Amino acid sequence: MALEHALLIALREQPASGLELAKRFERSIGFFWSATHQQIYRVLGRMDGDGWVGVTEVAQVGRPQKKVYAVTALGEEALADWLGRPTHTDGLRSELALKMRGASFGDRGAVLDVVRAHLADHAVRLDHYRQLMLRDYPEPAVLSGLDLDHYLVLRGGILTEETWIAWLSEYLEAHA
Amino acid sequence: MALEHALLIALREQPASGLELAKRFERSIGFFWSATHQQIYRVLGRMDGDGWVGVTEVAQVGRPQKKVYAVTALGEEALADWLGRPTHTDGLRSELALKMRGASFGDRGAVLDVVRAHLADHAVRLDHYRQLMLRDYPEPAVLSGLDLDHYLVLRGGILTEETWIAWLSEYLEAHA
DNA sequence: ACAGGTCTTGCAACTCGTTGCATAGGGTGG
DNA sequence: CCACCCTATGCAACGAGTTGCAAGACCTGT
Repeated sequence: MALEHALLIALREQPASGLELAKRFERSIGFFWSATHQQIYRVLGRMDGDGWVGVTEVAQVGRPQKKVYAVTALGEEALADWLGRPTHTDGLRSELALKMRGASFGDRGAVLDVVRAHLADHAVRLDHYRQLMLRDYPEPAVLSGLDLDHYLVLRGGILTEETWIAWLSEYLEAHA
Repeated sequence: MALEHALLIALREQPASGLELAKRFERSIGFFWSATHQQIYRVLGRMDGDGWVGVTEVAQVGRPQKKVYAVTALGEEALADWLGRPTHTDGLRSELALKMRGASFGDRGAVLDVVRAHLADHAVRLDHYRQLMLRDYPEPAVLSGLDLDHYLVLRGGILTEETWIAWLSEYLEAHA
């Protein structure tokens, strides 16, 4: 029940069409909340019906018309309300952890290969996040408001990736 | 599509009934793969239909009869096959990260309270995991096979909770 | 003019998981 | 004996999210 609020946040940062939102979700926001364009369209439709967002049809040169969504006063209220409500702490829900736990019941070498692939993937992500950090927030001490929050969430991404790398490395070493 | 394999792993460790599995999922396995008893019953039924598990009705004293499930040769094969298949790296999907990012659009104090609640929650979990560690794996160096894997996954839980605590503390300090 | 590409929006069908309720056996207390 | 609670299994309805496909607008190349 949070995609609607993810969209509200994205639209308050910058009004956008469904496809533009989908692209943005592949980048920054999608690092911790992914969504396909179909899901986004469906939820935008519902939010429009609920009066949380308003639509403006915008003509483009050399492209089909698009529908740009913007948050209404009602949507702002819904978002502010949601932000202050307590949330359940979410577990890990990791398929890889499952495989690591059950490795004894299959070919251990194959599982180690899967772990190595994830390790490489997390290294790539970490590198990506660090580049974003250097590019967008070279001086974190001066940040405030929206920028500070974006920086801190990116920090979380970096910490998370570092933890994955430490964990998977430990697993591989223990089974070396 | 992984609950079936989580159940296969749990049942290979120890055959059990649906409700017993649900209880086990609330404990160790459920730390990184949760499931309600209804979902477990449904999937067990499907796995039975697919011939991955076999059922034995077991009478109990002072309690209703239960159905104990055990993995068949076909199920063992399906599990071994799944273990070696590559997996997509899963993102965070964190509602809290969303709230941290969007805190500017609501009452920041309220969001900080939500963050503090999560911080306390993660501290409790970390403490719990550390106690399990002390109780079950006082000497990690001697472990191997299934025990080693269980230890390493628990290590992952500890590393994850420590990361959450570090991240949320950093967030709170930055907004102090 | 027409074929192919891509941008934009959207529908339909499916899987996964949750919530609420139902049923049935068995125990305990009034 | 009846009300109530616990164990154990299960159904039905719903919500969230994915996958596959389609349709219309607009461009480019032949």
